[in-house]
Amino acid sequence: MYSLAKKISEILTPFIKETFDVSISQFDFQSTRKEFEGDITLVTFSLLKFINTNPAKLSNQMGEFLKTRSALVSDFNVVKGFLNLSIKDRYYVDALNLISKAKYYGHRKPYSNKTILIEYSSPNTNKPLHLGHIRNNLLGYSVAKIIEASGNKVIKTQIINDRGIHICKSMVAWKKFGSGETPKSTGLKGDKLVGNYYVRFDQELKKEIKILMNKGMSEEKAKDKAPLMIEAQTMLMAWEAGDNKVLDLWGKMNNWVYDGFKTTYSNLGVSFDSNYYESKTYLLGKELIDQGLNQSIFYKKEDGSVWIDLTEQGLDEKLLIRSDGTAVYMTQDLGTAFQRFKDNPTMEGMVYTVGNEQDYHFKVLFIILKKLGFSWAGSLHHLSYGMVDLPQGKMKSREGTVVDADDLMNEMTDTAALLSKELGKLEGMSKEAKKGLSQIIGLGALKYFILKVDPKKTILFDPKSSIDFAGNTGPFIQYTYARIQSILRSKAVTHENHKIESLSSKEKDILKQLLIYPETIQQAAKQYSPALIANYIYDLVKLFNSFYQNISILGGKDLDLESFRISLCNEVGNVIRSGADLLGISMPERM
RNA sequence: GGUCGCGUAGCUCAGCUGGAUAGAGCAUCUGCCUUCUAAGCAGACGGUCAUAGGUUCGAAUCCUAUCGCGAUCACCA
Repeated sequence: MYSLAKKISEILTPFIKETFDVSISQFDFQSTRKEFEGDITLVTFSLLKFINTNPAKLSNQMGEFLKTRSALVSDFNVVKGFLNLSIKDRYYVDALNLISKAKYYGHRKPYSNKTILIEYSSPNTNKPLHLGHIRNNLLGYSVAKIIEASGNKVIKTQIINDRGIHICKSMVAWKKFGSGETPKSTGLKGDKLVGNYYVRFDQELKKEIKILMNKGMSEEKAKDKAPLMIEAQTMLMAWEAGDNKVLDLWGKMNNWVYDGFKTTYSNLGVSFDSNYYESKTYLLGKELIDQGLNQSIFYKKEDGSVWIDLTEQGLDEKLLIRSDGTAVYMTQDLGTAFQRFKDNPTMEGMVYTVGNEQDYHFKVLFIILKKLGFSWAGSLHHLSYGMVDLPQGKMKSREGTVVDADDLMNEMTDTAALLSKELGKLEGMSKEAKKGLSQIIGLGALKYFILKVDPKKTILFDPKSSIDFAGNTGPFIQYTYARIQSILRSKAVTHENHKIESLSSKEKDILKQLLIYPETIQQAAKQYSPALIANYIYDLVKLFNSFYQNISILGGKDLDLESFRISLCNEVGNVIRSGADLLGISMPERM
């Protein structure tokens, strides 16, 4: 549609110049509403600022010109300031011919060395991934794909939170209560095993606190004095001092967790090109802080702590180094950003996929990097997303309402299997094929459900009603795709130029939709929004279904028409698959 | 309290940089499987776009205020 608007603009510009002696190159176009005749509408109200006439008259003049002088426009009608143009069917047929020849229609080839790093997931290593991570992972992965498809190189990465008091808690609990359990000995996934000890630590700690409080200690003091807490803190200090025994245990337990994560990521279908570990970067930021101190960007308080004053920007003062000289979250993020640009010299921008509870943090981080004078500090983006709430409210680990990522994926797969069986879709399939299909459908449902929502909005997720398989859902799209493949299996696709001259309105609607696809990808990349792609595919699928069911697609007596329709079918399939690929959703050949 | 985000049909969500009578799905109801997949299609019902002002030829969309919900304002990450 965009290129069509551009073409018409090009034709109109000289006409306006000649007729009214005014230079205008920007015209307002929109697609014509169904209740009016026409394909594309030029809104002429905005031209009135430049041309002093009545809008209907102006529209008629332009319409007449376009009809007589352009090969594109077959007819026009005017409603007030709306000039509705009917485009010749030939234009759409030619468009399909071009689309059929494009290898990756809609995807822009890498046109520069522009590399963008995108960070997502970034888990802690003391507990398994949950529903919140799923949204993060799906978003990050999809946005990476979309940015890539819009012509850039992308590096997918994560920062793994592998150090700190939380890990030590799991380690202490494992040592004290575990009797040497391993993932192998228990049959548990590594991240689950370590997560269990983290929970165990908390339970045992509560008991100790209760005992201390019964002895008359205040709650606050009891928390500090509880032997388990002291033990965890001692372990953290030993870790920082490089104690070999502690480091060994830390390495061992972290590796269990990484194995567990690997499985989860692989089931979810996401991947990373590189990893950063907090344990390796948390000290890096200090150099930058020293630099900033020299440049008087930061200042030191009497107790030795380092701060930045952002009151000019309407923000607060922010701590960068604790009085004991240790690094905080911000310090580490400064260092990591610096490190990443050092590691990837061609990198021009970075996208952080992190929940919207950290909006403030990233605002501050970006301002500091700018103040430090890095050239790349202007191309940083916080891909902020809303929470995933349950019907009871927020997920809370203390109340055990956290939805585990692995469990959820299994549930989705099971539901898909059950439903497919009920519908008789699995008959005659091998066991492996059944399992594979259920996974594709279950995961497709989950991914689409999450990605179709605007990233910045809170999602309401009801595990009980699970996820629908009808309507605006992943499986509906997969189903349509599978049907298209079924048609194509029985008919060969021809790539010859189609010569037909007239189209049904539904065929034309589908073609219009296909023409918007490249534009949609650009938009989605600009807005970091897979939701745009998701809703686009849904619209296309709906159009196709309606066409499919109400018009006999194939078996027409006109051979050229038949081959045109097969070709249309094929391209719809290609675009659906391509769009789904940008969302990380697999498409089944049959279902 | 300050800052940021959200508020569209009973429910879940679309609605791009302002454009014509506000769009889907679910739920409820009515039709459609001897034609390549009915996880589908066609239709009915359902809205003071939170509220009040403003900007303009024209506002769900932009501005201001108010209300409601959420996040955030740590020597936590």
